[in-house]
Amino acid sequence: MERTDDSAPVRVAELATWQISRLHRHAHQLLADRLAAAGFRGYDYRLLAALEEDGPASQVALGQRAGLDRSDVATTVDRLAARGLVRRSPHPTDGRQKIVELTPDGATELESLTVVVREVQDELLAPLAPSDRAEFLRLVAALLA
Amino acid sequence: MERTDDSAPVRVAELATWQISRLHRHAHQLLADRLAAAGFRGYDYRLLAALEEDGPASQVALGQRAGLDRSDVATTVDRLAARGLVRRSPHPTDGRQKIVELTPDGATELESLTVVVREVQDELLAPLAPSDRAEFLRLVAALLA
DNA sequence: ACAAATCGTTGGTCCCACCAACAAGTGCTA
DNA sequence: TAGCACTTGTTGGTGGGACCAACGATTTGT
Repeated sequence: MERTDDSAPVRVAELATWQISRLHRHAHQLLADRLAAAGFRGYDYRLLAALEEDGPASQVALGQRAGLDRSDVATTVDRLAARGLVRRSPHPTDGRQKIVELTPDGATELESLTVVVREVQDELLAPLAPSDRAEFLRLVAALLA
Repeated sequence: MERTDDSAPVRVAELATWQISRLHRHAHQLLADRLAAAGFRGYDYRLLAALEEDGPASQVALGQRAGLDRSDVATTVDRLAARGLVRRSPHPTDGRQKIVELTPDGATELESLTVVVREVQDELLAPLAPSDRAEFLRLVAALLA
């Protein structure tokens, strides 16, 4: 299962940006592979999770919560609706908005995806002792502050 | 300078994969913006650095060192050659290979880019105390092991 | 009543990371 | 030595994630 080389010039290999990039590719591949096996991509999970968390919402609001551009919300909702995991209905008073909500099937699918996603976290963090995991997440959070 | 929302459902926000993804976007943006200001993208720096480090090489070998697909090497060398930062010459005995080498201009540009890239590292890691920086890089390396 | 803002949609862009196919050239081997 | 297998560079394509611009329809503010 040899993936990409991950080799780099010393000048590059030393860089924090490079190491972070490698880590991201690693993590992303773990996650994306598992999601893809279920026929999903990253946007799908984020959108489903946002829906479950805050309930029905307009697409703009949904994008806000899920961190997606509204154009990406549109196409993502399209795909999820085609699979019956989400339903789009007109807003009762505002003709511009369309309210998106999770269907029972969608909720079920989200739960099973969540299991998969949790497994990926464990797999990813497996090399670290529990205390190191917490430390790692603390440092990442600090870098993002 | 408010960039993307970076908001996410709790289910997603908790995930190590998500935090890593955010960190990557943050780091990538810092770096890509500075490189773009000089008219470069990530591939360019990696390729120039690989060239400087190991000297002239065929494009396949170059791709190996820089971690680029050979098709991406081809187009990247095209761009760099058009700017006179790199030179492509035929291999003396093997008619298939083209040997790529850094021009003096390319070496100069690489040095100035390296300064920029170093600054980005400092900016990125600024929120961390020196000991935390080392710890962070150690943990990242452990995750990639 | 009209201008301004909002919503969803379509159709782009960009970068990074890949893959497939092809012509030209080389090397092996039968 | 003739042929086949392989390598090299190139072209062109795919895909995901993250964006942006513009448009019609609708609503809101004045």
